[in-house]
Amino acid sequence: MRIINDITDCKTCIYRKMLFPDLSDQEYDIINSARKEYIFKRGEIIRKEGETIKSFLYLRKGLVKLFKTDKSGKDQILSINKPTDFINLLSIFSNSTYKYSISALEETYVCDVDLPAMLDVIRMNSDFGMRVLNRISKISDEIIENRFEINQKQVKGRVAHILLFLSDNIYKKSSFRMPITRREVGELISMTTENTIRTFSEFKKDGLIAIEGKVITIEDFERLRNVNKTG
Amino acid sequence: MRIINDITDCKTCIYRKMLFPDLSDQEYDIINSARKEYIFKRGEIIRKEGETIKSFLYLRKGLVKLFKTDKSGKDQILSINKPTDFINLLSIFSNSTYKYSISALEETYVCDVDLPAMLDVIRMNSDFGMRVLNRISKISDEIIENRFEINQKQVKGRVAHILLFLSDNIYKKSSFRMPITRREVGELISMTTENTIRTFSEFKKDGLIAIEGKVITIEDFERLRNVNKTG
DNA sequence: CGCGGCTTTGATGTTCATCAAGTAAAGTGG
DNA sequence: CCACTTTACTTGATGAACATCAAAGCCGCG
Repeated sequence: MRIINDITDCKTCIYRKMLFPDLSDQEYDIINSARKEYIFKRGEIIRKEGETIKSFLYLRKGLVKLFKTDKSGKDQILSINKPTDFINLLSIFSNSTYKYSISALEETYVCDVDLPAMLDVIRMNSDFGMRVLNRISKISDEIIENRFEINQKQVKGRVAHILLFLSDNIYKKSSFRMPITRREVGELISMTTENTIRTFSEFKKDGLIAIEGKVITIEDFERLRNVNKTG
Repeated sequence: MRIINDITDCKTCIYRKMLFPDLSDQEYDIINSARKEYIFKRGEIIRKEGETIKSFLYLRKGLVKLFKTDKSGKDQILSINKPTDFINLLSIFSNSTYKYSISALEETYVCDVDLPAMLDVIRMNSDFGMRVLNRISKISDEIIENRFEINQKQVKGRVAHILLFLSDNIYKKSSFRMPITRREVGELISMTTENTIRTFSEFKKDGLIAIEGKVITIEDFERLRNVNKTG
């Protein structure tokens, strides 16, 4: 992890309109002066379960996973998040410490705004507050919705689900480099590494996907979507 | 369901201090005049998945379940909520329609405040907004945390988990009338009705609990907590 | 180049869902 | 209030889905 200085001012940041379209100059200044930028390498831990929450994190570029570790040391992945997500919104308003860890799945750029400054702006600008409220709701909803769906499926449906998630939501391509290991896929959809691999192999054998090293190509979307629905 | 008129004014409501300790008279008036009270009988649906969200619901008395129904018609229970919970906070800021249904597990009193009035007050009073933000986070966190825990356990641990949840969090007694059927217990912890019952019977046989009709008495907390941990 | 983590496949066993079938309890309508 | 219907509860038998264990090849990296 290292500090960078990519953006000189929030006012001119390309991500501005995503969440900050309606802030006054004064409000921008508050955020901008309480802001640091970090870059994390693939595999680095951005925040660890139990740490004190001191700032508001905005994912500018890259990909991260949110995960929890149980007593026996096994991880469970809650979600995979992409740019413009507020990656720590979940814990931020209800807890003083992180309830899960965040790590980078690829080179990741993060904007880090001191929490008190952020809270000041939320208090000053209620529309902005409402927008944050909206975002936080969406993120939780997605996690809950996702777990609901995963829960009803069996292994094939689960693997199809995650492949389609990566293809449709993250990469918007039929061919992509897997950002997570097979073990992590298992941790995301609550199954063992072995069964995850077996299912990948089966999909390959059946012509649903092609596998070349880390690169997955979805070859038959229709059948894969069908497995997602019925499996 | 019927309309009642238990509370004449929010200002004098006993629940006031729970979430509304810091509203001005004007703000109280806005909420109070946009407010209705309802009473729901055991089994009645309070809100149905897909309905438009028009109001803010406050659970004054009773017990409810939040649940989703899948394509095949099977329900999955997300959570059981008790008084002072804002039972529709989850969807309210991120969606225009309910993403889950809410039904009464016992006679339930609900305060229903028109959404626009609520949003006005949130905009007027940022401390109040922060309090709502905090609550919404907590509710989501609890659901996510809960699913995380349930996910790692097998049947015995899951049943122990829900029994301890009811005893510790809802009734605060070792003996209580089950507010949900065995099938619903299964829907809450992702297992079949048959296995839920089998596990109850086993706990009874092993002296962990006593069962008299709907009434469950936890007889050996220590061992039950141990099953919750290790199972 | 060797070590550790990732990937892969096979064999085995356990857990749990499903099916079946019957009893008990709780609503419902005449 | 009683016959009837429906829903809840219960137990057993069976098999499928999946976890676990084992063993070996692969890959990236210091």
